[in-house]
Amino acid sequence: MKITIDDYFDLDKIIESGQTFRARKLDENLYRFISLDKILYISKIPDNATSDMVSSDIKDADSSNNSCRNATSASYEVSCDSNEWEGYWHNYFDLDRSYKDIPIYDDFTGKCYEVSKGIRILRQEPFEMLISFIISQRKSIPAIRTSIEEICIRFGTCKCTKKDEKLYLFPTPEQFLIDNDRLSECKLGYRLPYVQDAINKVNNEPSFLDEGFKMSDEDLLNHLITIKGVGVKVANCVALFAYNRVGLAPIDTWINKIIDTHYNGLSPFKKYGDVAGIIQQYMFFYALTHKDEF
DNA sequence: CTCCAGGGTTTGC
DNA sequence: GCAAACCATGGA
Repeated sequence: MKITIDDYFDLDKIIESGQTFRARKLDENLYRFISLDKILYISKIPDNATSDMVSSDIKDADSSNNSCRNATSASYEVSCDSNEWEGYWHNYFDLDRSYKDIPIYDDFTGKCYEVSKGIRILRQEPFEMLISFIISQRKSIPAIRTSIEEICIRFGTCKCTKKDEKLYLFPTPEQFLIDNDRLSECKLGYRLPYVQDAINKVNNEPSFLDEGFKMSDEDLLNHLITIKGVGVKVANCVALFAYNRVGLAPIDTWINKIIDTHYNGLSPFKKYGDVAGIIQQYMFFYALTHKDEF
């Protein structure tokens, strides 16, 4: 099925932005996302094959110097049907929010925006985000991916598709209880008891994560921090990437470096108001792709 | 071999 | 209360 997205949307940046660890670029212009029991294959349809209006758009682009109206509109081929796209993935990619209109408050933010625009704040599954960001502490992004993959292989449901021989879903809380000892094979290091505590908490209190959707930002953070191994930073990541609390900005090592080098050691995120989390993600991606500057 | 990683908890003053 | 030490191990 073909869909059209009329906002900044960049699959490469989304996958490399450090908020999702299981999405993959399978081939040039073929991307795979997994969430709950859903698997999405998506690829961009080249601009010169989109519609009848293309020729006039090209004329506009040629004559008007980089300010063509449809610059952000693009079409994509997706593997799901219309119901699943509208009912699930549209919201997953946060497509009701206009990222074209994010206010830019200072020069460095503008610089990050230019590099990072196209990133979306995905609405991912809370349990997967909780476990993933507990694992993330003091680990590199490739190492996080490895641990999560080890977990999925051991505990998750196997889905066989045509494109992939075997693909494992992220396990449900109950699935972790089957053959629970194998959690120690997942390269978690000292985080093993933390992950175990989170699994136990969600199993003993099945509504624990759902309750978060009804809470204020502050209550949600305090709720998540009751889990051992979840501190302020991990709680902020879960709140941002699972509960879409875009006013919250997780402060990690890279953001701290930015605060030191560009903001005199004073966090600028309060002035970014209800889009602080999006700005934060733009800054994080900027830092990842410009490590030599820090 | 060495160094560091999208931090958090525990310990020592 | 607050800074410092400690944590386990994959990647590069």
